[in-house]
Amino acid sequence: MPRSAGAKEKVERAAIALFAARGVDGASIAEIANAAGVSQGALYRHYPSKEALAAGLFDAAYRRTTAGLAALRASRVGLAARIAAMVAHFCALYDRDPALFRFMLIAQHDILPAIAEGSPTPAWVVEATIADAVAAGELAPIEPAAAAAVVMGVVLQSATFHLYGRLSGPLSPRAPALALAALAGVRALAEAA
Amino acid sequence: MPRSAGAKEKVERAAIALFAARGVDGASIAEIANAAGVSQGALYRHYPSKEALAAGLFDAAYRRTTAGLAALRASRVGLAARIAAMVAHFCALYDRDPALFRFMLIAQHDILPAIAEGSPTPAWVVEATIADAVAAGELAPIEPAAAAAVVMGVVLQSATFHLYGRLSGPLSPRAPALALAALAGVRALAEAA
Amino acid sequence: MPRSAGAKEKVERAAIALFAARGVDGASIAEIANAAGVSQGALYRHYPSKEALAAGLFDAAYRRTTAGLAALRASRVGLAARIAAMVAHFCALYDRDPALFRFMLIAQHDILPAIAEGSPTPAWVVEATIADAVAAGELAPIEPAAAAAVVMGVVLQSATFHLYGRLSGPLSPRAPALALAALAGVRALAEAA
Amino acid sequence: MPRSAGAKEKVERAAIALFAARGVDGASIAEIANAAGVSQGALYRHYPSKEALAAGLFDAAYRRTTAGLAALRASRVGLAARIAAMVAHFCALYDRDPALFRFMLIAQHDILPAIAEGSPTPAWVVEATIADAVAAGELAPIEPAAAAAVVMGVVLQSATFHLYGRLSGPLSPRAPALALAALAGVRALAEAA
DNA sequence: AATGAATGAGTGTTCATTCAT
DNA sequence: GATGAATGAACACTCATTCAT
Repeated sequence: MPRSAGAKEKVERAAIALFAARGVDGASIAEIANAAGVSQGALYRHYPSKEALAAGLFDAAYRRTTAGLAALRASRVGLAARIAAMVAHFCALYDRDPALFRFMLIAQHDILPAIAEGSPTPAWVVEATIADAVAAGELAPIEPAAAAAVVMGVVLQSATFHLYGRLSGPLSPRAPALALAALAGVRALAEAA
Repeated sequence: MPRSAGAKEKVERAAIALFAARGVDGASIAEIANAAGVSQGALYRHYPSKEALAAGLFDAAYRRTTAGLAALRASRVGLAARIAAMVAHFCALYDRDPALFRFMLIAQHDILPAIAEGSPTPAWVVEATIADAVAAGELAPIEPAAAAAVVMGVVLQSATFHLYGRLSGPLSPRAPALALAALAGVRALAEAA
Repeated sequence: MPRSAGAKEKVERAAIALFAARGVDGASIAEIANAAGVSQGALYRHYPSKEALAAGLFDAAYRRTTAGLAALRASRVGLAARIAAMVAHFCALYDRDPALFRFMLIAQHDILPAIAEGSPTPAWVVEATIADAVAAGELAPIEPAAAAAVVMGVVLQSATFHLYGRLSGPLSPRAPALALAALAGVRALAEAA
Repeated sequence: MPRSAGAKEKVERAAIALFAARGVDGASIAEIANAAGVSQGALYRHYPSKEALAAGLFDAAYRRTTAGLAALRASRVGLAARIAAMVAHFCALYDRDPALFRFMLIAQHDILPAIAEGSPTPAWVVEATIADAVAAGELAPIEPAAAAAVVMGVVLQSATFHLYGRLSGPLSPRAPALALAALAGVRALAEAA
């Protein structure tokens, strides 16, 4: 790996930025190669197709997020602490790389169906965390997916509002309040059932 | 090759279905015309471009939703009743036409930036409803957009989970519980601030 | 012929103006119908096709010009008088309807090949006028077409320069001088042979 | 389906031939690519659009012609010698590549308006040559453009007649006589003023 | 290993023409 | 007789992908 050791990384950074800005279909290989400073042909040495590039980037970020959430589930005790940690995790991800976050929000509709159904996802970890709380008697019995939707909705919609300028400033300082909102929402949902 | 009349409506129905299924970029004019049982050229009598078709459909649905929410804001009294009505409204929209809902979730990222910034949106009505409650002393002072994100996140993420098979059955029966969750989330957020 | 008795004429005027401005290929039936204030379908009641419309307009103007020149050839005596009259005739045509003149200059390349080869043309009348002069001993023997090119070149290029703004003011006042130039050119050409 | 190289030159040759035969609007990209033995897409590596292709070809030939005439103006002394050289130059251009000449005659109406107004043109060089002669006292004072129209009309209309079969054989042998005709025309025009 | 010219299928769009009303 | 919606074949152009160098 002598010459452009960072070629692959530069391609990926450029691809995420362009996919986030224009969508996967809207960004062309020529633009990506140009932005990354490599030739179009060189791109195909690392990825067999544009679709594979997008899916690969998505999948990597998805797995990383899933793993991050799973680690929080393992290291924290109790529903409140876990939700607080997970919400803070999402906010930190957003603040660190809003383009990546936007790419994932945009691309999920295209790419999610192509990802293996059984593999764990961020949503799955949140569901499992809810199920843990029900099993531990912390939460009234509830359909885990319904409660997970509340948690993820609170944080993802806040991120979306931020992307569209309805909210400003970094998201992380809002994390504690969002976590309380998510927790309250989940409890209300469980009690209503 | 018979002459078909009333192309516009057939095109719109087909376009929404295909835009929802494949995205705006992913659906071709040929597919839309074919599904509508019309020639490709006929499409251009009613819309000057594919982009204008997508934007027109989006805008119409967006306005209709905005108007529906605004009517609920006007006819209901109190934050709880308004949120309950709005959440139920979203759920009913989803149940009535999931393809349209999916189209709007998908297309917002492409089309929203092209829509006039000042015009009211569903999110704006929800924000105004929050502001009403704060002004009436029903709710601790809070940034309206932050609270609106909680309300919309709860309902839109539930719809998204339904689209991806994590939730099943119609959404409307879930509306009362979702409304309570949203309300509890908003209150928790306001008190945390 | 009750209602829009002038429909055909309005179409023709609009067609000439648009053909002159954008070329035959560049002007669309929709534009012509619009400018004429009739429907597209109505256009086809008078002309079977756009090509036929253009060819018909060209042919009519071509015949009219040919007839005008032929009349001058018949009514004037002597090469000098005939050339003077013909040059003045061209200049008057240009001044009266520059759009028609431009249409003919532009469209000749498309349409001329489609016109019957044997039929008389403006150029043919000028050639015949040269041949008359040679036969009468007014002019040294010369290939009539070569001399006709000089006459027509002088006047048509002046019109072209006017169209492109290199010359200004009406062309008719320049006619006498142009006629002298054409005549001198023809004589020089004949003597050089 | 072999890979062909050096597409640019092959495309240009084919484009000139087809533009000359059918006009810029009448020649399709498919025809040009086919005649050049190249794919349609290959065309767009060298020219951003069909219009740019036509304009580029026209502009190159226009500049070349302008430069050729300017060189003759610089290297010859006296109006007679300069006009003789320029007329011969035009005739040689025609004989060498009648298709290019026809392309330029046809395309000028479409393309000339798009070319920078200030840049020198063949007509401008001829005008300057006339102005030189007036300044040197060789010619009675005259509007240079009017005299330039005579010179260019004589030669361009002869070429046009040749294209339509009214004249035959190479044009170059006719150059001396045409030059005398042009000169006589210019002098007559100047004296008439 | 990298380049970028070339490919060719596919895209959105136009437009002369037809025809039901 | 006039209208204008509908047709469908063409068009210019794009772009993911391949491959000779």
